Amino acid sequence: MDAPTTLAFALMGLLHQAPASGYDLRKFFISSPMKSFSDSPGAIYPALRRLEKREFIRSQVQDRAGLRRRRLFRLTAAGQAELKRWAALGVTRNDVISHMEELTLRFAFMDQVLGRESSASFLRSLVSELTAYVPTLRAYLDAMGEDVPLSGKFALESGILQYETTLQWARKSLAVYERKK
Amino acid sequence: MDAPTTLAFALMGLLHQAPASGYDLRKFFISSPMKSFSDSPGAIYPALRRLEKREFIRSQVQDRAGLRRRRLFRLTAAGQAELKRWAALGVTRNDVISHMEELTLRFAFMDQVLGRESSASFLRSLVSELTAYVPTLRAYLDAMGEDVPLSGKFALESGILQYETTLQWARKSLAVYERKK
DNA sequence: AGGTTCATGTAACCCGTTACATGATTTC
DNA sequence: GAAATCATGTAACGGGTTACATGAACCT
Repeated sequence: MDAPTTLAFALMGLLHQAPASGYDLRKFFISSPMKSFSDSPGAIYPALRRLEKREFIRSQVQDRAGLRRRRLFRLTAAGQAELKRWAALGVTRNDVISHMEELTLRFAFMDQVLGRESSASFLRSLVSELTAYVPTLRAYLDAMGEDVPLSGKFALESGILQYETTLQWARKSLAVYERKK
Repeated sequence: MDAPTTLAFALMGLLHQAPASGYDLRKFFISSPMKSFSDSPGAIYPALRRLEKREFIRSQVQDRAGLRRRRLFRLTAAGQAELKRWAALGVTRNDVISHMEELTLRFAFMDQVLGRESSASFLRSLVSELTAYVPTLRAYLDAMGEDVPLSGKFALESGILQYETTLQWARKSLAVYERKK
């Protein structure tokens, strides 16, 4: 049985905060900066059903007087455990290269799911991974020959700048966590 | 007939620069910062065959004396046209929200595929789209209540900072293009 | 009566991931 | 002769995208 998808974890993370219907969840995605995780019913409803089949969430139909009936989902204990397992995963090089969005999502829920100490240590891992990775990108950029077109170099530079921004952000945020302790 | 995938355009963009085998392309992905577009043969070889079926690329088997035989791919005229069509697409809000990586890829090839003036006008579009979008994110962050956990706010802030970095990068790069004119 | 929002789905299609498979050639 | 690299594939699986479909309730 392989792990749920990023979208599924996004759903579980939201259900961890409060029970909700598929429609609620979709509305939240659309109206929030989490739109990038899909706003389409063809993704959300099947994902919810899969999660229910695996008993990470449970649902009950609500017949509210005068209102439309809707199916309300809530996270189960098993779902919470799965969410914790996911949130506690380490920060790998591969995550940084190919799954930065998922890392950010994990972090977004971390305070609630695992507590602030975990968030701080997540940031420490991220800082150390980025500190190691960014120079290799810089080296690659510096090694690019004259034949590489300007837009190619600029494109790489934009990626590097984004990583450097993330690194600075992580250090600053970490400092906030450490001050609060 | 729908458009090729991002990976397919990455392959076409590389083939635009020089003919190459599947193995070459894969090696390049692995050894360059473009690793995020997939490094797996199970994605690359089928993608190449699909492109060939649509006649965007053409291949011939090379029997090199003493060396292993390999299949060399090159871009066709139709492929170049398709690459140009893709590169010339506008910058939409949705691109900025959900397909930033593809935008960067388009830009990376743009100097060669469409010329520097196109790169400059791409950057202008990007600047205008980001200038409009970033404040809505800021507003969302500012409107977040006390109940939202710290890591949630920080996560959003990291996204905003990345967009702001990209905006500054775009402005600076645009200035370089305009100085060169 | 008609349009909009609420609310939940289904089905076809495509493609990326993962894992496996094969054989030739170079290297030690 | 064994291991690593070159080089190209195939097959199962899962899930996201797009588009379509349905019906209730609310608003005007």
